[in-house]
Amino acid sequence: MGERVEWALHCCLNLAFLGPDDAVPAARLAAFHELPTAYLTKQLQALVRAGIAASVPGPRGGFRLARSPEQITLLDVVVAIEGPEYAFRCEEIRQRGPASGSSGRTQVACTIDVAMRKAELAWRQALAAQTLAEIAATVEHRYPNMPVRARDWLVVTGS
Amino acid sequence: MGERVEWALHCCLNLAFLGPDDAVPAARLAAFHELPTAYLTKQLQALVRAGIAASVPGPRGGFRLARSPEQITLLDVVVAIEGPEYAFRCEEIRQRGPASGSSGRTQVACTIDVAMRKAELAWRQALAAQTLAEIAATVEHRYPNMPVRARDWLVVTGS
DNA sequence: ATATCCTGGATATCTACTATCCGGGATATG
DNA sequence: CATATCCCGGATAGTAGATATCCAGGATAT
Ligand code: SF4
Ligand code: SF4
Repeated sequence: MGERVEWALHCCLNLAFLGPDDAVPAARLAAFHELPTAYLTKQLQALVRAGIAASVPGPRGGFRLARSPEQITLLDVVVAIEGPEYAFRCEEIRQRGPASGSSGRTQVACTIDVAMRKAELAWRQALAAQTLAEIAATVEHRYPNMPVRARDWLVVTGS
Repeated sequence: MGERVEWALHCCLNLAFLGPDDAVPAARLAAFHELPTAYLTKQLQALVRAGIAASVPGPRGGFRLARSPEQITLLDVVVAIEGPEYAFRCEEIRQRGPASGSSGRTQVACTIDVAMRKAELAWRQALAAQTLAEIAATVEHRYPNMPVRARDWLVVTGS
């Protein structure tokens, strides 16, 4: 799948613990989990392009969630990072070789492709059914002091 | 996902059209869709190791299905080629960084990981619900002459 | 004016997938 | 037995995508 997704999910979750207007610099967000800052920034920018996060430049700037955690699903984050393409992509190998000219109409969607897409739709629906708010609530239930700890460490308390 | 899965599925489907005892050499199976013979052989060997296909050496040998198409699911083929690992693999990045020492017990399964696995289970179940026999029946319904054409081209009629 | 921070592109590295080749073993046929 | 056919497994390149880094430019709060 790609490690970037895990990074993005953790960042979104951490941002969800914060106030809606608290922006966190990418460097601090990366240091929280010892991730490479420059590369994590790319993923954060992808979240911004997808409308999940928002960036604010300048001092006391950084990243924050663009909408409430209740309106952010796991599918949103995964698609923002990995792209909207299906994992199983049909290369239409049936079009090649002796089988090609045999039966005329090869325009119809392939049976194997339909079957694989059906499974991927089930995956997507399961991802879309879970919101960031639900994840945050579960974590807070199991580790009650986790949100406040995250906030204390992430938010710039200077000035 | 990997193009190998598409190749393996097509090979299994073609073998399903044949008689249970008709073995097809890897070279012919590959030529049917203009695939690289040497590399396709690797995937066929993986199917054999998974117990999906069986190989018979010597003249008039080749590959055949190890059990009836009704007992072969799409998940069987996908797992045989891609392995049983989950697409989303947690690297436990929460263990690193300042958050590590904060809350003591990090032995419990992570909330994000559980959520992602729930979605992957839905994917696996959707794959396991579709058998090779159902796929073959659908294809035969839409292209009634496809099975006989495949058989005519694939089966070695020599001697 | 200055320090902070995001933005976008260029670049390098690394991994996994794709692809090929060859020697060895197994089997049917005559 | 001799031979042709075919599978098996390992070794080896080539390639595309993921991972990671760096820098010049632009925006904003103080
Ligand atoms: S049968 Fe399906 S997987 Fe095969 S070439 Fe056609 S669309 Fe692709
Ligand atoms: S919270 Fe989940 S995804 Fe993140 S490190 Fe823990 S198990 Fe992995």
